[in-house]
Amino acid sequence: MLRMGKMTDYATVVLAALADDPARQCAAADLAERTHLTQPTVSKVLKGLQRAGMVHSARGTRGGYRLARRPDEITAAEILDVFEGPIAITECSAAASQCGIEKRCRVGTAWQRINQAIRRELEDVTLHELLAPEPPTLRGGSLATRIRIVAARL
Amino acid sequence: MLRMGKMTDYATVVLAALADDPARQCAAADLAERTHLTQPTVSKVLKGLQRAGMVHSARGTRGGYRLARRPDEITAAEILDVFEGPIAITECSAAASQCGIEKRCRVGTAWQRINQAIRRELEDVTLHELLAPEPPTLRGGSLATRIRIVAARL
DNA sequence: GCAATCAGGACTAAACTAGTCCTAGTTCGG
DNA sequence: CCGAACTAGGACTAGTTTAGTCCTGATTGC
Repeated sequence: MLRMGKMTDYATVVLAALADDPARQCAAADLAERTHLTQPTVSKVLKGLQRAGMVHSARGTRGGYRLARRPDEITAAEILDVFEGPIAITECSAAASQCGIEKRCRVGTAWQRINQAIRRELEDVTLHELLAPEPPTLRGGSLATRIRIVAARL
Repeated sequence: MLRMGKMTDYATVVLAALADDPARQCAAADLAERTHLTQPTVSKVLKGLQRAGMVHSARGTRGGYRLARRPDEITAAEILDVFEGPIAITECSAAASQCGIEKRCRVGTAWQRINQAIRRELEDVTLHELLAPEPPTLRGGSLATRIRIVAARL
């Protein structure tokens, strides 16, 4: 119902592969093999992540990529930002809109609120949690408390 | 960061116009004028909404559209479903994916969880609330309690 | 110097979206 | 029963976006 580009999807997969051993320097070709994605695609994703400062890169024979931060310091929101941009859920929710009718803008602010709520939630989910093998993190109360949409602001 | 098509945006605007007087039968041309959208576009939106059962239509001279339910019985999630379809945040989160690598699927389920959380939230916001003139509903505790992401399930 | 590797960007093909328009069917009023 | 006012459905087009590939240049290690 809400869409996310494939690039973002790939990004999480690649980051996941990097997170397996955060210290190790991984070449794009290596990551491509491990993720079952094509090499050019992986490279493209990594370039984007590098520009966004989410991975560090090294050139040369023994070069490659590694995470710039620990997996629990990278949020889902950040990953989305890299390839989706700061695009809001509706156009109108970005800047002050020029639309004439005031009803429209009433609706606009409502979407903005929803948008912010979603964003806050995404900011509270880390790469580390995304990788949780299965429901251990789910059953526990930790995530439950973390995923508390800041309802007060809403 | 997450995108929603314009059609969905239009849909909320049109529904908002209809919600102004739920009993009244409104012609597409009338709604077009009130929403400042073009008539063909409004028609297209209304046809979609009609097929989805969100509005009732009547043909003929005094025909037009009206809401099928009360504004507080229509959720944001429903509105999204009409034009965005049941498309999930990632492709993989729809059905059992055929992707080989298991890491990928671990990530996939994580997105699914986020997706469901978002969906639950949207299901708890009604058209009536979307139309709230301004923050009266926001300050009060009502929405705050309503917008409680079902953290337990997460 | 050579091989491995990243950086950046150009380019293409495909998919999707928005928007328009046309034709057919339905209802009301005279 | 005829004509006007509507909706229903779908075909069609133009524009935008996305995914994916490829090429050329820069950097590093051996």
